[in-house]
Amino acid sequence: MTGDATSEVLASRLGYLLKHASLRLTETYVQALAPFGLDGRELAVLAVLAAHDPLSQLEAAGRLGVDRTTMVALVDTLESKDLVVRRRSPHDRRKNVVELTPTGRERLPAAERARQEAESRLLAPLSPADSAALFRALQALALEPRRADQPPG
Amino acid sequence: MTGDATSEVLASRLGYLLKHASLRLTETYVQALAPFGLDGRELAVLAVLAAHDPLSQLEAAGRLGVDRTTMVALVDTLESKDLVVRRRSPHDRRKNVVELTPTGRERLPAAERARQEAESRLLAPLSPADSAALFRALQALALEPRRADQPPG
DNA sequence: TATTGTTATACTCTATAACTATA
DNA sequence: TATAGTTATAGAGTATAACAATA
Repeated sequence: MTGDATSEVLASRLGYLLKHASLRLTETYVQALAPFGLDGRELAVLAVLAAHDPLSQLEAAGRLGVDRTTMVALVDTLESKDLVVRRRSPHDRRKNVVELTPTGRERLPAAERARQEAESRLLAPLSPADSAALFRALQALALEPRRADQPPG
Repeated sequence: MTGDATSEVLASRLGYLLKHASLRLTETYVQALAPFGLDGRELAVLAVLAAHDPLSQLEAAGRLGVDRTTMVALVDTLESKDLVVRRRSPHDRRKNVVELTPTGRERLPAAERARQEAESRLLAPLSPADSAALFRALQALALEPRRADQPPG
């Protein structure tokens, strides 16, 4: 990102706004989570694992909406930081069960608080009503199942 | 993107929602703009050029929020599709003035309509109030100048 | 045969550094 | 010296294909 004189014709384009809002938030997460040695995606992985206790890599990937090959790299990173461990499932030895380490469990709550506070700072200029509407709208866009192609008309 | 059982702990994370809403929209653009031989970013470039008539590559890059090296590739692509032309500025021969070709000018309105309709379909499940709030909120997040680090307290 | 994890590989998007030409 | 455009290059992030172990 170089210039700052964003054109007015872009302010009404949903794609442009989503992309740049996303970039801005990623910056914010980097700053807020650096003290915890995490980025936003890694923290999301920890949160999902904490919430759904014993998850295989593939199950975690499904929850996170990432490919299983991406999940391998993600778990590699978190394991190298001693925040999660892989162990072979005794019930199905093809599966890796991924769990938080004590260190991971310890670090999670404070990192989540920092993330929450960073989001709140970023949303501070918005009215509470707009803030709530933003979440409702994004949930609809991001989480709703894809609709089939519209019939003409 | 593989699985679909998104975890509830992700539905309240602004970063996750923005990223995945952005991915969803990119998909939508691809479908809607394929008949015009464009993607969303390329259409945004055409729209900015049309709105601000004679722009140098660097000026256009500033408007679009992309690096000048990224702009080179973007203009290369559009020029190969005969949608824009570069010409050396007579006033400052270091600058490339980029303009729409007749073909580019012709194709722009229909492509913009298709984009607008695709966005409307995606936003259809939202109430008009939530839709308006979404744009207000995203404009605040994406376009507002960065604030300096907060003083403690 | 199908599934899980893994590796190798490639593709997209983007940025940094260095070069050319102009100012 | 500084600026505009370009090229080479490298780093994320992600996906596809192929393989090993297991079911």
